Amino acid sequence: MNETLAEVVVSHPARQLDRAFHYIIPDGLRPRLQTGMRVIIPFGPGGKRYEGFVTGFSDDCDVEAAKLKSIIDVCDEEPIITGDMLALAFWMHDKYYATLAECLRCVTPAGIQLKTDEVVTLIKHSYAGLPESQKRVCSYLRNNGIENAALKSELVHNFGGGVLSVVKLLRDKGFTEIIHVSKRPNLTLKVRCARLNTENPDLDGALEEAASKNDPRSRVLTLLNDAGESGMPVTDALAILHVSMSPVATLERMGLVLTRDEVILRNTVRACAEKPSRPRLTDDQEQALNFILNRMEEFSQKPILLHGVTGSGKTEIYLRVIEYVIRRNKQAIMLVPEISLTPQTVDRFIRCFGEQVTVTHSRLSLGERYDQWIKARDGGVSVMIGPRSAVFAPFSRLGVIIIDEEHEHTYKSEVTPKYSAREVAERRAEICGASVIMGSATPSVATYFSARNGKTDICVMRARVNQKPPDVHIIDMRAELASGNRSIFSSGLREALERNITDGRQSILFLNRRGHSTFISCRKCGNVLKCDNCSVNYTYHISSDTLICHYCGKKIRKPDNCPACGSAFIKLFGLGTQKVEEETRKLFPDERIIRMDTDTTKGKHGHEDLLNTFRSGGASVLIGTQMIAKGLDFPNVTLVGVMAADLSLNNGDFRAGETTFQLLTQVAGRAGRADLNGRVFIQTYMPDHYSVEFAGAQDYEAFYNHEIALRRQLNYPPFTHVFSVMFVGEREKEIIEKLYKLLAIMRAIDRKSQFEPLGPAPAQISRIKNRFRWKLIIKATDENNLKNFVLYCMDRLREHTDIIGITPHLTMDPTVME
DNA sequence: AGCACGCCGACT
DNA sequence: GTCGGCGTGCTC
Repeated sequence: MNETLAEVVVSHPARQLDRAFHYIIPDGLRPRLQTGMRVIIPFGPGGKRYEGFVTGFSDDCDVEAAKLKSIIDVCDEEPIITGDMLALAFWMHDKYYATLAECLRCVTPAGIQLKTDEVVTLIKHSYAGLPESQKRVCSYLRNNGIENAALKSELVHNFGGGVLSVVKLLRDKGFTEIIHVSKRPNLTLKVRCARLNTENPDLDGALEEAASKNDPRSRVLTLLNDAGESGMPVTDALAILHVSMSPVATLERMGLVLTRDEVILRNTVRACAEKPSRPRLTDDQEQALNFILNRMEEFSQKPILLHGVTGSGKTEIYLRVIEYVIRRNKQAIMLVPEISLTPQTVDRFIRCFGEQVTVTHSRLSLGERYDQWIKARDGGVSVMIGPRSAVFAPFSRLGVIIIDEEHEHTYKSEVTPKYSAREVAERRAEICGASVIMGSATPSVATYFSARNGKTDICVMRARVNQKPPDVHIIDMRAELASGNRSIFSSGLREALERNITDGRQSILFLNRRGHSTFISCRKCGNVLKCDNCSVNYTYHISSDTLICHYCGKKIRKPDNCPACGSAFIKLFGLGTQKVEEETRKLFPDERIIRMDTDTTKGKHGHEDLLNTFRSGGASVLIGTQMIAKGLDFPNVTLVGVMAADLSLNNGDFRAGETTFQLLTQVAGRAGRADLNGRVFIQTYMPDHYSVEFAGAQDYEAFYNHEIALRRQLNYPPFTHVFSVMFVGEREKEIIEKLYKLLAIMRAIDRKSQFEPLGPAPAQISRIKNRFRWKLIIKATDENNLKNFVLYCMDRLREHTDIIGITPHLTMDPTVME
């Protein structure tokens, strides 16, 4: 092929630049340049340098030849994005309305982005006649060392943003010269390594002599002999032998040892020699595994849902599937909701696969994450464990993507591109012929619906390995009030807690506050006011003393009496972990109590420290939010108390029933995982709510049947699609105004009322860091029509008016409340 | 998003 | 005539 032009996507966030630009390939770079490599290109009138991604090649283009610029340099020795991942990025671009540059960034390791700057050099030395502002910059450059130069970023730092126009002026008038520079961040770690100099004829003799001696120099020689040809880092050798640098230096002087700096791929997994004992599979597990492996043999393109109750041994299935994949010389991605909350699961993988597995997560440094990325790309490992971003691990022989706790909201990205790791996994598997396995005890309604419709294969594990189901008590807090108990503890929970403490067992008190919003409820009858249009409860806004529906924006005055029973006990529902801690301490002043929430888990190992203390018996009660509901295993915990199921039942979202059921089922699973019987107390003002009832009975099917009927009746997903258009910005009035404009455009275009725009309404979290968040919700049956409709309306809006200072967030079917 | 161009008014 | 202000339109 004789392609002369490269198609380059400029790494620039502007929507107007969201396409490939053509660049001339200089002869010198031609042999090296491939699709998927990064390049440095000049872009824009000033010739400013940018990083770009080569997405293809072509012979010609529509632009006149004189306008074409040349690529300055290539950044990578081999493509950083393979063909598969490029296809994935383009798919994301289409699916999630993010720019190509953002999507390409997503499939590359974090932190590799080029840093660009400009060197401003003073070339005229008589500048006395210039205006004051220009004179000041010139003097600064003059006094800035012998180069008479400074980086533009340095000038901005010292003079403020206003200096940019001054710099431009000085350049136009020929006082300064500007050179564009770019720098690659250094993510690789180089370490001094030592090895034996095998070419030295004296070496054999020295080794022989060293073998019988125990002085530092001999021990270094013996150790390096064991390390073999590749040698080992000097610091490691010193640490192992407890010797100083001097014997190594002496040996080097003698020519017996060579040292040099070598690139090290950092380890994020601490080695663990002991292999776990592998349990024999139960019948359920055997069947599930056979089902999955059969599907994989058939190269079935359908994802597989592994629906196994808590404690049914899903992790063991994952291990076996990965073993199978590795035997086939393929690779596996293991997605977990959050590494720090699932240390035990991760440990099991590490023990099982040793050096073939690595872990990545956001708490690692950029360099550490980069090294894990390289290991995956170059085949240094076969298994990558990580949170949602690990779905982009650059394996070239991917065999399976496993998604543990499939229903977890953490699989949805909260920043652009707002992708769902589940959807990306399915698409990626489709592109490269891998399988997707999703596991959960409480599958998301969407996934289970897809399984019921045959779009997803399903296998079920009903039996618990070596464990009894917990004994669940649902406590009616209305009755507690009626009998005069105004404490946050029902008498049942208080007594159980007392007994558990006397028996020397541990207890967990759980407060499900996720997405918690303030709501008004009646303590006498449990009634919570709901919006007639949307069937979600109103959120209370204290500043205006009103109730607002966060879907359609409807606003009503707060009633003084409960509309259902007339009681005056209708008031703000509020309960925090601190309050629970206080009350618990009052009841049990002598007990050690640990509270775990975002306030108490700051710091790098915040979670782990607290959890380890609790696990080792350092406290008898653990109080926490959903953080503690995840895959943790505390053998001595026999009591779980859910302080107020209402908190998540009334979070103002149509998925409240789903999240509550999942949460309650998960927490209930925390009790009595070992040989001890577990007891669970769920306190609520809505004991008859189906989510509470079915969670109490640990009956997923019954819950699902109820929930899906409701969704059908109320026209919510999965029967329709809900599109959220959220505008975020500092000027609230303007945001609302523009949303009204968008709404008007939608109504004008949608004459047949196919779509149902609702709002504007404040977002669930209506203000973050002084930026206001309002949204429109649009419902429709056809996903593609809906997407095209919204994107078309957004374009019309941008034509009519500018939305500078407002960041739009477009999301199809958000699973997380926004 | 930058950045240039272009047109305008204010000031030497 | 020169400088700065900000509306408009392009970036291979």
